[in-house]
Amino acid sequence: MENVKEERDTCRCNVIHSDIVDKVKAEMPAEERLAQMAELFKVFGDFTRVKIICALLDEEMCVCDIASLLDMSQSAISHQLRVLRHARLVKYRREGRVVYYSLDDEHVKNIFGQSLLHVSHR
Amino acid sequence: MENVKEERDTCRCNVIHSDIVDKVKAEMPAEERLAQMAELFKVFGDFTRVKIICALLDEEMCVCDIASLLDMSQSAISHQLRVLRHARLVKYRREGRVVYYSLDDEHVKNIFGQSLLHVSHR
DNA sequence: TATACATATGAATATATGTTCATATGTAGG
DNA sequence: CCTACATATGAACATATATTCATATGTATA
Repeated sequence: MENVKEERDTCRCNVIHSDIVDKVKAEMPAEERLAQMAELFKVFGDFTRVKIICALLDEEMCVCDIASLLDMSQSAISHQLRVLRHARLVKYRREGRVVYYSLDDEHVKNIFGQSLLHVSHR
Repeated sequence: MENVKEERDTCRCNVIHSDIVDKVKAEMPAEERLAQMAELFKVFGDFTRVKIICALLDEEMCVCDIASLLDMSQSAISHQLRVLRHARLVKYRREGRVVYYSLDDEHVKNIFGQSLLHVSHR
């Protein structure tokens, strides 16, 4: 039968389909990859950062441009750009006093495209 | 010139490329869409939920299966499944006492595929 | 070198969120 | 009906995180 009693600390259910569990466990990506994916989505999962990324999909922009576009403080934008920088999603170049940011990733466009489709699709 | 002084509450910078800002503003998706995207990514942006979704990419599973797979409490899994339910990312069917969950979305596979590529790619 | 300006950053605060614990709900079987 | 079991849920707690405020850093220019 497929109902096998397993002794685990956390789950004392009797109805465990251990064959399914084992199969899925074998096919799942490595824990580290999954953790990295969660981190990536966490970076995407903020309204301000979504707007910044969408803006940078089209154009390179300086910090002030972005602050103006989103009607937010320079400080708030700068903090968020640091998050995006640390996630290596944006790159920047300095031109005098002005720092220009742009996207540094090939996959972001696809991911955001799919996501836009998703939220538009209902 | 492109340096135009704009009076805004939040940004008092002098170097605003207002042509760029206007262009990007015109091309950006609607605020509501961007907010929905952020919400979607927020749901994806948790290690536990990433693991649940990845598991359900392959197989339909009951709550207990998932708890066993992730070695977490039934309660924790149930709470997270509720989040996924409210985001309409999973559907469920009841069979006696057991509730089986599966993915309820076409785009998730693509988004997760791209993201896995992304994190594997460096 | 003194000032102005664009950006970065540390600390503080407020808010959001994930897990645990206890318990409720719903269903099958004796 | 009473028990067992799978799942759901509310409250509490701990932790993470986004913005603000004040200030530091770095660069150009008078």
